[in-house]
Amino acid sequence: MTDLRSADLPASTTLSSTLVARLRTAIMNGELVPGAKLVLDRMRASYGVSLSPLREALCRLESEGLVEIVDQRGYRVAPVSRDNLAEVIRLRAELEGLAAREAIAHGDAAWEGRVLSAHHQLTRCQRGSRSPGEQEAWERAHRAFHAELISACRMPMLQQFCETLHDQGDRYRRIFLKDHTPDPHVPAEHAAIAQAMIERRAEDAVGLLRDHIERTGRKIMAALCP
Amino acid sequence: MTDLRSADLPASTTLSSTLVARLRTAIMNGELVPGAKLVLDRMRASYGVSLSPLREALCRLESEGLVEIVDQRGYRVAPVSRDNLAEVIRLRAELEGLAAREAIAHGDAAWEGRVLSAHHQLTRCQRGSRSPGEQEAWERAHRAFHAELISACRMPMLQQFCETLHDQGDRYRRIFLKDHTPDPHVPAEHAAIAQAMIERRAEDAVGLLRDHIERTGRKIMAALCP
DNA sequence: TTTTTTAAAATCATCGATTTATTTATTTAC
DNA sequence: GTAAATAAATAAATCGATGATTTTAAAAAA
Repeated sequence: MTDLRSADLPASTTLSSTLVARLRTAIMNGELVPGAKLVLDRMRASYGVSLSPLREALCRLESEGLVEIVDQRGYRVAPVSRDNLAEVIRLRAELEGLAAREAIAHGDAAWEGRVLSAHHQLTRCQRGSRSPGEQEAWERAHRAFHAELISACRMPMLQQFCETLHDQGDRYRRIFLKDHTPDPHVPAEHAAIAQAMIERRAEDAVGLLRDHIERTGRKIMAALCP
Repeated sequence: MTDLRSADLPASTTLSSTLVARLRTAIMNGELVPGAKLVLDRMRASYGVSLSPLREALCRLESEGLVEIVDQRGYRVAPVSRDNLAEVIRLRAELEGLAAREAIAHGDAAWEGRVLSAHHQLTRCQRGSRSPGEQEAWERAHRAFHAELISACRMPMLQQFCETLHDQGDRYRRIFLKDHTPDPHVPAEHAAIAQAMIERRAEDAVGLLRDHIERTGRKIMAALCP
């Protein structure tokens, strides 16, 4: 899956890939609201592209669970629901836990360094959304941090699953916690997780990670439900 | 994700979806060999379709992990490797185990009935590939059986993950165990798993399922490696 | 011989137009 | 008044052609 977020080479960028990035951002931020119908002709006009790259982009976003496609009946932004959020949280806790355990088992000193670095960069970002730019920088650093934690697990498919689940959860957070003040516990949780990972305290790390995922998940759930 | 394998309504079938089914079968059977380049123009000719549905089909197959896409550089059948097989087996064991546990917790009598029925139908299929048709019938029943075991887990994304992983593993089996005699232990394992699931013996069921997945996985690994 | 440059061929990406299917609106029968 | 049938409008699916990029093959330079 091509991913413009990972800061790899700008590379030869295809129109579809650019679109994937733009649409993903729009969906994750709730600008394209959950459940909204995505009429191809209208999008073609508003994004100034033809149908082919648009279809391709939407197809890729379907595999990330951000878009739903029904044959001959079109596209819509993936809807949100209590059940879906619950599953995302549950699966994230399980799969990131598994991945973290493997990363601790296989990670080397370079990995420790990357975790440390990613955590440091995260602490340098301001969470309280001053400017949208700063908020976006925090989101990027946050994503990178969580990805780095499991980057040494040697299970690329599992990493992919985790990334997908993380994105899904993030969408809920961005939509339903949009104007909440930043959770004050989060920075300490991140620090504790990073610390435990680097010190190879597997049980601690997995426990802390699970708690972090489940606690933040419950906050979103509380905002979503009633 | 549209799926022609589930025997739902023939429905209004789009060309892309038909192609997905055809290509998936071809890839899973090894007719399209792992790593092979999929040149659009050539495929367009041999399948008698235009580029649009072809691209779309390949895009969908990428999300199933059966095709690899690189921007501006084309499509290829997903390669196989020892590491990938190991990850597929490991993840299948973990995720199907989790799903089975949930299914046992949530399943009702109707689910028990479906499991029983799926298992019965599986026993009615001949494994020793007499005709390709009979072999294909067994494959279908086998897939349906494993899907039914976890159908009550109330976690659609997890079910999707499991289906993808099952397909991936099946491809290895079909390719590398093509001319092996059917594994004689498998029918008893299936029976034991179904029995334990229905009787709600969670630990037994998950253990048996894991063993089944890992044991058959090792057989494939042995054929793949040296 | 090996490497670099250049040119040609192959192949992918994108477009605009056409065909097909679905949805909505309208009519007709009961 | 409701329900089935039909017609019009909307939107998706597909096609064939055109424009970019990459790969290859060949030629030139080191």
